[in-house]
Amino acid sequence: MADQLSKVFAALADPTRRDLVARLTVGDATVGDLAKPYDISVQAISKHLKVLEDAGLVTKARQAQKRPVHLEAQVFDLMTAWIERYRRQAEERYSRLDAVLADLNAAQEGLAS
Amino acid sequence: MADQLSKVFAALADPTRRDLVARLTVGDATVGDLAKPYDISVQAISKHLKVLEDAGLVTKARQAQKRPVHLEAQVFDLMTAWIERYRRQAEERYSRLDAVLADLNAAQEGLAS
DNA sequence: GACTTATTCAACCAAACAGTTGACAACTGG
DNA sequence: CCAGTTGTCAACTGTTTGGTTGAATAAGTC
Repeated sequence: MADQLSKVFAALADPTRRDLVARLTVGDATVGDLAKPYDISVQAISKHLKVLEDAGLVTKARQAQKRPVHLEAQVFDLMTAWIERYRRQAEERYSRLDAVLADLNAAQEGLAS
Repeated sequence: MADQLSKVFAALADPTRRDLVARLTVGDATVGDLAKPYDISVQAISKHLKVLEDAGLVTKARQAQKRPVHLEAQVFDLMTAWIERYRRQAEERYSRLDAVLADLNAAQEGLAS
């Protein structure tokens, strides 16, 4: 079984699932309501929601026959943390590189003058 | 062909590819160097790098027979933008909900006292 | 109890994916 | 020019994925 971070990225790799997440930021919705705009079957949407659920992006409550779907936005933090960690590291490296280049330039300036 | 955002998420859904990205934040590296730590074939790593390249996360230069791989960290911004957009929207909704609940509580307090 | 609504389970299919091995291309250095 | 190094292309394989249809479950309504 894959780790959660992999599942979250994989879940959001599908445009339909990203769209579902986008719509859930507006408010909770039932499986049926969520399925309406698409011309694929309700079962397909149900599967998509299961993927989002397994990734921890979404939870379902029960309310009569309906299962209102709710967005769990905290999981976004997992991704943001991963992205920011490596972005920062990469940027740091570029700053160091900039510093080195600046030094080189300064040294050459010194030679030239 | 899928849109870039889908490709970026899909690319990072694989732990090996996330690991490659992590190592590239430290500095550029050749395909061979990148392949060494894993016990899968060089060809498999080459394929992974192609996926990262198609997603725009990585570029390859040519330098003799070697192809130093370089991380393009700006692409992270695409993801961050998507995530932040919907996170913000979700959080906004929760604040509104909090306000409503606070009002309800206040009203009940009023009744109780 | 029978019917309707809402959702999921199960079996199936085609396409994509992650890996393999083997051959080939491109470039270097003796 | 030949031998070695570095990387990719091609064909094949097993598994995962996104969709389908049809049947099953669960709850509410008449």
